[in-house]
Amino acid sequence: MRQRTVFAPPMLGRSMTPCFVRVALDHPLPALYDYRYPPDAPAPQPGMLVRVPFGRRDAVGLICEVSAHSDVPANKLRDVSAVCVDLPPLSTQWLALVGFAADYYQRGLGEVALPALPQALRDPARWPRLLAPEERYRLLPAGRQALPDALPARAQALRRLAQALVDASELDLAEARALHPKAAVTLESWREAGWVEYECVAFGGAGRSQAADGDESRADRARIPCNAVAAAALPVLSDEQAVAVETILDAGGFAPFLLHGVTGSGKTEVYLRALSGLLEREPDAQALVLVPEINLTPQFEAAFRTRFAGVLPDDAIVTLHSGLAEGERARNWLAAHTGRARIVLGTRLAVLASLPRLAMLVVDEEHDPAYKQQEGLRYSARDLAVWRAKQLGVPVVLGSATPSLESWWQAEQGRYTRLTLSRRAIADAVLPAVKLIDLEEERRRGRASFEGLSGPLVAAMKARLERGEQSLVFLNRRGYAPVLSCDACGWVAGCPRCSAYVVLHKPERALRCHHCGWESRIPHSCPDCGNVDIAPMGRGTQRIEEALASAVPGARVLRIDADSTRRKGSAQALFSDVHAGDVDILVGTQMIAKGHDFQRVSLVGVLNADNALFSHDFRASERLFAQLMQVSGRAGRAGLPGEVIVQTRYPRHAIYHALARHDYVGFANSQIAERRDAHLPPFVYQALLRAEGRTLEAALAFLAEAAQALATIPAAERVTAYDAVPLTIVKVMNVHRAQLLVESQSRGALQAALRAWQPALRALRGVLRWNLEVDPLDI
DNA sequence: AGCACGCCGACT
DNA sequence: GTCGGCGTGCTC
Repeated sequence: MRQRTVFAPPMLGRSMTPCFVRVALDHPLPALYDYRYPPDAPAPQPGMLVRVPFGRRDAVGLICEVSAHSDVPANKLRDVSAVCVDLPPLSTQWLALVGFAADYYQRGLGEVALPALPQALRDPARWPRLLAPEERYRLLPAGRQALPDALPARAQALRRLAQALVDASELDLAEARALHPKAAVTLESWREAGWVEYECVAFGGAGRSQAADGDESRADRARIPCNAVAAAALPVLSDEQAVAVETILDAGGFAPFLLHGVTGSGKTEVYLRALSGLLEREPDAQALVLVPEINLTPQFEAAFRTRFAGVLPDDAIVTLHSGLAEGERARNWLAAHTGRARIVLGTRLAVLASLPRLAMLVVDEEHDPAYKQQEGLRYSARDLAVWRAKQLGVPVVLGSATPSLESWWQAEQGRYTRLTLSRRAIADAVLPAVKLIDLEEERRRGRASFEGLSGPLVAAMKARLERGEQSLVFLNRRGYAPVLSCDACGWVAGCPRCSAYVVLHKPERALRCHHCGWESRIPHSCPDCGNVDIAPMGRGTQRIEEALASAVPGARVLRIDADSTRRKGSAQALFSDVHAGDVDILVGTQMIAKGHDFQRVSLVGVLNADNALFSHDFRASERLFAQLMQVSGRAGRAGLPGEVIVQTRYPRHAIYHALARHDYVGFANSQIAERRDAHLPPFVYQALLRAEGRTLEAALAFLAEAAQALATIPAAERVTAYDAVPLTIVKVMNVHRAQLLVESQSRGALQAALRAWQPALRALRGVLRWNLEVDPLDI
């Protein structure tokens, strides 16, 4: 029965207990706002959405508290104008999660909570249609699932799937039963969940178009094969994988795990087994699986759907990421919120999803900087995932071949349990041999090189081409050349709006600023002196793509970077060309380094990685090492012997030595020692105040005032503020940027100081935009 | 953040 | 005489 969503203003002349709600609004001020709650509306509850008048407009708010009193003067109070009753209220646990995030990252509660909801919930006009009638019914009896209406289509699909599984293995039914002793248990949970009938329809077999409800013996007989075949087809776990799965499943309460596994060691299989073990034990449980970027969701989704095909209904696995159309995102969010979605797979924004029965979290590639949101609320999805696990008292698995030093240090201290996968999962697959090419020596000895591709690398690619194997060339710089300059007068093409050079893009015949998107035609001569000998300097992926065509004749070269995948879905299409074997050499940026399991890649070439060695950013070497390990891991995954060739001017640098020995542990421990000596994270906690002004002076002056204000705050005693400095790219879009670093040995002291600082910052005069980032990654 | 109000320059 | 520039102030 559809309930009324919008109700009339409160009836006058009736005396009832007054009722007030404190509401969070998407608004930068940290305060909650009080409203009168109409007495004839459904009972108010924290976690309900309401429509309220706010200033001259209407806004959607989230009820955070319900009270019989309000301190706001009666003449200021206004009435709640509508309540969303179709949506089950957000749980107090979810409210606590966004409350924590708002507190920790120094934002208003509403600024965190409301943007975390899908657009459909933030539009009162759409409230009455949020959930289909059967969905509402599904919610009523303590989470027990009602049967979906659309049985026939689903039944057909399941039937085809089951038949395919049985055909493929030619398993006898009795044999199947013997193979899978757990079938009876699984059947029990299926029956409880109310799925017995359509499983019967699905597995009724030839000659029986439909099994009757409650025909248990037939359901029994019919169901076992699918499960058994699925079980028989599972990969065999290595000892290390088995220990990891068992340890995760044996954990009680809050249990953070650092799953440290070399590339190709089968971390995904550990996730899958842990999740299936969890779902077997707790049929109602939900799990959240985070991946660092959208590109990785399709392959994960496919793996999860295949694995859980006979165990979970199709719609029990959903994805949540910014690439989804708004409607689908709302549907998937609601599936998570109602409990129908059992496995939610998503990027960082999914960490704020409402998951009422969340029982396990997985963060794949936990070291990836993409987990840190870089605008608005600058949260770390990995850190919030750990917080959620702690709040709920459930396990969280952080997986990586190169854990962040923060997580590694937690494991070293025994706060996280370390699980190690030291060997590749496929028989015979060993870690690739790493060869360092000394570019200086190549040059000194006058050895041939081709447009930045050294002789040995070209030779190795030619050998792969002859053997029908694939090569991958990694260069973390897109475009054709990073600089266009004039030999005669020294002119360099720069962005008129940013303090940065513009990048030459040859296919687009344009100069493009990678910071603001400004574009112009490529000049034919130097705008300063008229010289026509202006030349591109340095190399990007486009130039390497061009060079490869002539350096390795006959090779089919494909480039994958942000430019070649700009159109929606094109990344997926390009990657499938690689998997299909239609490509001999793949060249690209870090996009090609992540996650993809290229079966026929046996060579990885790394160009021009040296820049990061001399960065002023103390995290640069950690990031470089992770990237190199990750891209190296693309080689030789399926049993082909893999080789990695790194071109460098500094072959004796410790980072390359560690890479050549695949020695993450040695690298991490030396970095940890350096960080400890230098008082850097994870041994100190940091926050950055950034200011943007029309001039650099204005930005710096604001930060100086801010620092002064901080110095007068008693709570800031144990906090150090450094001098304000301009950002490396000081001007972007004609805005000048500077930042002020504050840090403390104590997370609590830093938090207290930041909280006390906020009002002073808000009170500072000036037409300046500023923001505060807690636990910044880029300094 | 919106969205007002408010007090100073070039125009139908 | 107005249209509109964006400074500053408030939103239960």
